Amino acid sequence: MASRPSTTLSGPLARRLADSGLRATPQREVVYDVLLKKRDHPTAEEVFARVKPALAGISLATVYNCLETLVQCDLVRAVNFERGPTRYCPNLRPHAHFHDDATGATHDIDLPPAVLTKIKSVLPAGYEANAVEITFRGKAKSAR
Amino acid sequence: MASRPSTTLSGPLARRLADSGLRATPQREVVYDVLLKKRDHPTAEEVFARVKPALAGISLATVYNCLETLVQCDLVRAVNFERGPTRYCPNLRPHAHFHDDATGATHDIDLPPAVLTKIKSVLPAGYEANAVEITFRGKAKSAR
DNA sequence: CTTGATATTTAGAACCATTCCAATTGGCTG
DNA sequence: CAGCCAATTGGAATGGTTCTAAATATCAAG
Repeated sequence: MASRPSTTLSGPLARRLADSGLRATPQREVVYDVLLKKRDHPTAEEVFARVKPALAGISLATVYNCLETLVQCDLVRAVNFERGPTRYCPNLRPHAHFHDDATGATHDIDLPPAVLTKIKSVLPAGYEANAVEITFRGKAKSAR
Repeated sequence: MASRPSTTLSGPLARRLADSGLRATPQREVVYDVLLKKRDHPTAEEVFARVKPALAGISLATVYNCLETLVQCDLVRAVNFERGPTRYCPNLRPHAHFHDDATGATHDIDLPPAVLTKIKSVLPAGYEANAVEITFRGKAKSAR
């Protein structure tokens, strides 16, 4: 009995948006695609630049809007490091971030459940955490 | 052979500053005192407000300068939460922060060495961390 | 396919925390 | 007490982000 989804609602993005009563727009699709394509934790400005070729007329405000929407839908995570510009990350598994002082790059570090458990064990009774954020700062020797 | 420390150089603050070739000034002393006195992770503006009674003419720029100086000397730590204003914390032991969504308050959570070790164990070879930051977000039931 | 109701996008102004600037003030050394 | 450099100051400038009001796009119903 659900009314037939209109033509534009299709991909996983559209579904998620619809679940929140939001619409799938070209801007949202392209912003999300850009994040999936190059997972280097871009800033809003960087996303803006990457989106432009596909959607010449898009505005920076819209990029901010789309990013916030994606974060709300739990499709993307916002990452902050010391008052620098917010960066965006489509990796939804539990992970920490490693900020390379030398290059400014941000790397994902997977967090095994056991470690996550141990970390949460430091909370005294009465503290109920909805989320943990773990950030390393240091130098990463080149991958080789 | 060290030249006699001049009269104003005395407390632990003055010593630390001198170690870095910096001077002990009334502004720095008062800013540091304020941080020690009420350890509720105040912002620069809040420190500014608390310092004024003792040093009526102090400027906000100076508060920022003093705070940065104290951070450089490792007497104080700067704490960031999701692009909010930087907060300052004189607790130098390894600890995480718990950000209470309901009240906006920030609480220190001690980190036992064992947990710290476990956390660092997630880093793949080649990643050398100089610092880790751990932040919880959630609700803290009132202390009692 | 049109219409109306509602979301979304847009450009630009506004905002806020912070940093920068150039000038003044202060403290220590000689 | 002279000179030098550090520190402070007020105000302007910056950078990232959010707000605003108007234009536009989307969807559901008819």
